[in-house]
Amino acid sequence: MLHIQNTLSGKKELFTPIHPGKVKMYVCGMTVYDFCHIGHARVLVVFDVITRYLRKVYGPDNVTYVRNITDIDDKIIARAIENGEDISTLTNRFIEAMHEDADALGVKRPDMEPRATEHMDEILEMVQTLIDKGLAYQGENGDVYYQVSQFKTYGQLAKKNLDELQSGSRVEVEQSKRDPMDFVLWKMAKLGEPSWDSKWGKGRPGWHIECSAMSVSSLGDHFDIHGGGLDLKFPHHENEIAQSEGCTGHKFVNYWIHNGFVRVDDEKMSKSLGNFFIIRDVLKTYAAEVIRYFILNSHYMSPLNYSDENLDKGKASLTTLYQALLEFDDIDPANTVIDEGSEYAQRFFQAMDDDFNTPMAISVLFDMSHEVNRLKGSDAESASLLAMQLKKLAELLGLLESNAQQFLQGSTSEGGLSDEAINELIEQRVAAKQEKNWSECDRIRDLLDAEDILLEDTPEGTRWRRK
RNA sequence: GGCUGAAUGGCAGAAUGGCUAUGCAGCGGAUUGCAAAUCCGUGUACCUCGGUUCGACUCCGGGUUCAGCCUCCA
Repeated sequence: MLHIQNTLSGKKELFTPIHPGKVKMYVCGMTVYDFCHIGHARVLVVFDVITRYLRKVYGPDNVTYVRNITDIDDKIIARAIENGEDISTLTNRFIEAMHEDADALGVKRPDMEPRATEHMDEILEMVQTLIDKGLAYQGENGDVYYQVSQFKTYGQLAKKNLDELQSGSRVEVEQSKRDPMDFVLWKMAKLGEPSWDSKWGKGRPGWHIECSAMSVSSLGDHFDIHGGGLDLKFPHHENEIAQSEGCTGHKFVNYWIHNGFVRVDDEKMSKSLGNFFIIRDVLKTYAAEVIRYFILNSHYMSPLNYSDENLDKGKASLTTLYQALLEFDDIDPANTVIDEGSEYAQRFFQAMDDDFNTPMAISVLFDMSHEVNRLKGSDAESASLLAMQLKKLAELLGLLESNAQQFLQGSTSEGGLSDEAINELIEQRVAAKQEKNWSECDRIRDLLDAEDILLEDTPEGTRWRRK
């Protein structure tokens, strides 16, 4: 029985879909004006795993996963001007980059990927409804604002009341607002800015309304799960609730899931602090799967400290797992089904059922790998079967999907030895070995070691891998 | 200032009112021409002070420290 830590209630709750057997989930995606960093990678990977598991539990076709793209906002406009480039050229470029990064990380595409600019009608309709209901007003500057004080449960998600929020407010108060906490629904366009026609004047949507419009239009006005990074909890998600529930008059989302931050030196990784690492840069040094392992080796809510040391450890851990799979590369796990009754599968599911406890699920994978290694010597058939089970369970986390040999051998780095050169040296060493010329053997090993190539002599011959 | 959430062994990171997390690194052994890999074994924890309890790292309260939110951010 799946339990989810619900940010709305602050409690771990039994997950029950609104429509039995069907799950609808919306996750706030990227604002596309720059490359994705490791913080974005965490959202992508975490919700990819959540989706994989939901599909496992409810069936692949019974889960609808929507992840939006914000392709119009102040930062995008500013960046386009800065680059002297068209807005859509800019956003399309970074949408493509985001897809490349996500693909590299083994993140499956969501079922729907709505864009803000393609949902203007729904956005305008929502703004109008909010005005009609007395929840929104047009200020003197023309902008349309949501009147927060009119929504009595405002602050329910962030667990704050309006008084607390106002007393701590550091925001420069816009004169046209009736209350400092009111937020923009529709923003008047300045000269030269992209705009859409509306009865309030040419303008563009505020940041929060688009997500209300996109989620409601793709999943309906009441759905199961809404997710995103912790930094979106307030004000973004709080405002989404105010907008959506303000429009419909009923509950918007049952379960809110927020993933924790990635930190650098115990500080939040963020664009504003400038301490962020771009996914594609990290991929130059570490395999994508190492990043994925690093992310999943801690619970999605915990803070995650980014460092080379931690990525190195992830690489070492994955190496251990792949060593166990090394002899089974030629077996296709696609023909295998998870043995649901096995103790390992039970423990794995139990971990995942408990609010997607991926670190614990991973610990089961290690137990399995040890068992595989033990069986290798005594019962090759059982070893092979268990290895396939290991791959099948790991697949739910998007791990161990690579070819073991390829993972361990990695790829030739610039100026490094080619696979052919390595194999040639190994052959020379094998010849020396037959003559029991140990000093020559060691010379070749040391030579390769200097190139970060590690040799392993096994009864079946010499294997190698890159450090 | 208000609010939220953390504090676990050398490092990373889980669970749990009494019993081994797991991984990386370390140490001992098996194995090996030497290694590596693997297997077996092993040490080091639960921020602090009180309370509840037969028993608390685990529950409750105070304190300390850290992070985050209250402003754009996944």
